[in-house]
Amino acid sequence: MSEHGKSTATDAVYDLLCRAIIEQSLKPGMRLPEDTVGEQFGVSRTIVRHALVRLESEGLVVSKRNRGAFVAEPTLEEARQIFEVRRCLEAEVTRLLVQRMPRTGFDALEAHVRREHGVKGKDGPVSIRLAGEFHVLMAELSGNDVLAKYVTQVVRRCSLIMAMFANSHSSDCAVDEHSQIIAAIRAGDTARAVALMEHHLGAVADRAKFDATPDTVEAILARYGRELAQ
Amino acid sequence: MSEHGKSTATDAVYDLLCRAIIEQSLKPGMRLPEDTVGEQFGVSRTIVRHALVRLESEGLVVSKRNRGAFVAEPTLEEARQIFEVRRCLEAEVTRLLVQRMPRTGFDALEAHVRREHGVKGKDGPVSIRLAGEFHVLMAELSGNDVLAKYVTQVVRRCSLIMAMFANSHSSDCAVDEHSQIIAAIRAGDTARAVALMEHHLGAVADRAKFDATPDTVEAILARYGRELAQ
DNA sequence: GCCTTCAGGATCGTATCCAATCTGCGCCAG
DNA sequence: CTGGCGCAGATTGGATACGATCCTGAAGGC
Repeated sequence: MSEHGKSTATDAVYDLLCRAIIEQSLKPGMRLPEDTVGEQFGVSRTIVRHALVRLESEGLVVSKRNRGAFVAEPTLEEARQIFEVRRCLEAEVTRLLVQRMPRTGFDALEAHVRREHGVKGKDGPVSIRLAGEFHVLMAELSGNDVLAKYVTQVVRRCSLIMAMFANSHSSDCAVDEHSQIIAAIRAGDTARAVALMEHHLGAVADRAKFDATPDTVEAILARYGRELAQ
Repeated sequence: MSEHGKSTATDAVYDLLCRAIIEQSLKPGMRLPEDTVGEQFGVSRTIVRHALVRLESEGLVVSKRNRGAFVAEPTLEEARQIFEVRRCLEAEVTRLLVQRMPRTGFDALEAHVRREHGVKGKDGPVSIRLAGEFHVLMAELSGNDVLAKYVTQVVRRCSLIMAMFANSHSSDCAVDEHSQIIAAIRAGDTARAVALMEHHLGAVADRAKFDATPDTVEAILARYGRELAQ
């Protein structure tokens, strides 16, 4: 690698793997051999290793000792926990935005909603990514970088969870709910804004869990079968 | 190296660096050259680098390109943000504990408070560590591992912040406030428990900021002077 | 005298190399 | 025919080697 000093190669590999996982190109449980990834991106295993360490620390991949790295397969319990944290964090974001939304904040949010509308009918990956980015954008507008970083991580893991459990991504984040949340924030109605956000996230979580209820034998075997297929 | 297969060497280095930073053996702004750390622990740069990546992703160190890694020096703004997130997360922990405190939870918490009392008058490092561990213990009792992990990270960064700004660590976490929080949780009084927790954290944060107000020239120079001394 | 510039050293970023470990398959005993 | 054992291949874990980049500091020109 090493063509332009823009950024380190590790970051590039990290970003690509991140996107690939979120967009479901890399499915949960899939193996990530270091040299395969490395030669695919034209970098050495060292780079891939570092990227995988970062991804693991964020919970997107798990690595078993001397076995290698795999795309994380959150259990339902983990999913529940992650959604619990997400609801907590995003409620805080909402509260903060009612207090102190930056000048151009509403414009940015509404522009994003329009983009979401634009790809509403289209395929899942872009839609799911945009839906996540809306929440990340909100977090960034809160002015709290730490909070935004955590929201980013949690949203990513939620995308992974949706990839595992939900089957109808097209309706993941109802864009209308996004608009309603914006409206409540603009109106300065904290209680309503937070309630809308929690309902919004609750709806997403319930949808995921609902689709997962088939925890019957065939569902489990199907998942293991998918892992078998590498 | 490589004598006991207990765990990976990376974890060991990570833990040691983590503790060293929290206990202020490694002071904010201090350089962490990979070679130095490596030969100090008897491991190669590879290991150190992985540990540093993890530490950086948790905000305990920052690394500048081709410059190396440094113990993080949170600004007051960052400190404010971190405390904001911490208040949010720990309020959620408190709420969860009122709902579902595990069987032996109160015993564990009270045992910890007793240990805190035991070292109350003693030196800072142990006291500050125990104070942090109390909050981590609460988070772990919440049964939400993701939440507990984030609380752990935030508490660590707060310890670092206290190390920078506060000068009287002995009274960081008033042990009595810990007891009061436990009592409120036991009584099932969510509102009071959350209020106590937020007040508790607010007090800690204010104390830190109050001590930091001398952002005059000499304070800044003192900090740089400390960095100069490596 | 001050600023610019360039050489030196130090440190990081990346690649390559060796050792340890796990997996998979075949072989043999029961 | 079944189940355990052992060897070979593959893959990771860790260490070392080399090139790139950046800071330091001193020498030279304005």
